[in-house]
Amino acid sequence: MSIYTLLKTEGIARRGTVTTVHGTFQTPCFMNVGTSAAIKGGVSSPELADLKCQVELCNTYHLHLRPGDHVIHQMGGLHKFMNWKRPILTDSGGFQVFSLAKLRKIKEEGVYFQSHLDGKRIFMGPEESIRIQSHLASTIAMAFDECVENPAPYDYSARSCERTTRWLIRCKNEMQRLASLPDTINPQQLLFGINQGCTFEKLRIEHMQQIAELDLDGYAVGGLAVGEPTEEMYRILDAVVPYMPADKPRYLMGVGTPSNIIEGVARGIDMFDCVMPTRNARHGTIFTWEGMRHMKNQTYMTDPRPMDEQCDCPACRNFSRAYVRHLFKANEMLAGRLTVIHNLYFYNTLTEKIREALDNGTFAEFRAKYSTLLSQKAPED
RNA sequence: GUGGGUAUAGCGUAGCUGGUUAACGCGUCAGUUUGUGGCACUGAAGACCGUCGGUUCGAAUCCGACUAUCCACC
Repeated sequence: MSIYTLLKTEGIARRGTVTTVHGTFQTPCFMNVGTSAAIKGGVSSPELADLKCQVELCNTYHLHLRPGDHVIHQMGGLHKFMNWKRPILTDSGGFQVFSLAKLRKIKEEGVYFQSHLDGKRIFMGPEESIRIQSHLASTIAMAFDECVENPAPYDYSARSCERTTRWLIRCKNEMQRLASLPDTINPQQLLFGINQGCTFEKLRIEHMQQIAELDLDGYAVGGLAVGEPTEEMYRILDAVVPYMPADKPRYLMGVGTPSNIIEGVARGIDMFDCVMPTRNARHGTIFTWEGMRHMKNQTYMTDPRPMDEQCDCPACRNFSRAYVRHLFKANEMLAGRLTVIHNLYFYNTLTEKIREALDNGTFAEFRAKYSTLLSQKAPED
């Protein structure tokens, strides 16, 4: 039985829901990234709920290294640990192994690498990743995949895809084995498979067809937004999404800008996640309904208006641009906290408005109005 | 009043045994950020080196006077 319910479509874009043991969330959905079981910038779980966050994302690799998945298992799982009752998706660690671990060796059994924290030698394969995620007891576990760098040769990409498929089967088997064990916190943990294939449409489609046969709970497109031009990412989505099971949620990993999200929805994607709203916020850039703003700019020194005049997030309701700019200049931690609060609220509101547009059959207008505007610099007046 | 020190970008400083485009931090401005090691990274603008004069082929650099400022002493 599928966890996905399709409510409405407009062209290829889909409006739906995903039902889990931790509640139902509405799609299209943006998942808020809390890598180490915390939103960077200092936003706690109860506050996150107030920012319209539906799903929080945590990371297998980081939590395995610190504090250790056994600690979180002992503490009753991630939901109890960070006091978040809604769905949690855990990334498998596949991406981190390839993006930040040193001296990695990829073998059939898995990946040998060194911890970025202390250089300790670590092995992670499909079974290890699933076991860790089972300890974390997230709502949705991601398969352990190889995220091939871009650009990559066709032959390597093809062999990597085949290995990722074999790893996926092992992930599924391990998940089934763990579900029957008595100390498994969430026996109904869901498993999403990840499509790879670099920028080769043929590989992407073949790989998608193979993993679709495994009848997983959902499917993700990985390995995009890793340096390729945006148009290339859209081209791959156009090619591969038609081969993603229509009765399962579709997740575009690590994407992206507000514009990327609107364009992803237009291409049939249901779920997104990205560090951009939080990372940019910490660096002083905010997203608004007029475009992006650099809050450190002197132009805001005596600007009494809220960061975004069309926003009713807790930061915009209470504080001026002048105050936020001052906090950045004074290196106060409240600066990053307020901009993170705003940006997450903005992203969650963006996907909410996308859902409303789909409900009303006005998504095409919404896309035309905002797709380019939101990723541009806001006009100053 | 006497003795001594210091005067270099908006601010704080380096350079001062004389030698082509005067360096650095903060600040300012612009850009970057896409399954988060990093409140980060990349770059740009901005000073005729207190004023006047002297020595020299050549002075931020040596000498003198003046002005400002700081310290100590009376």
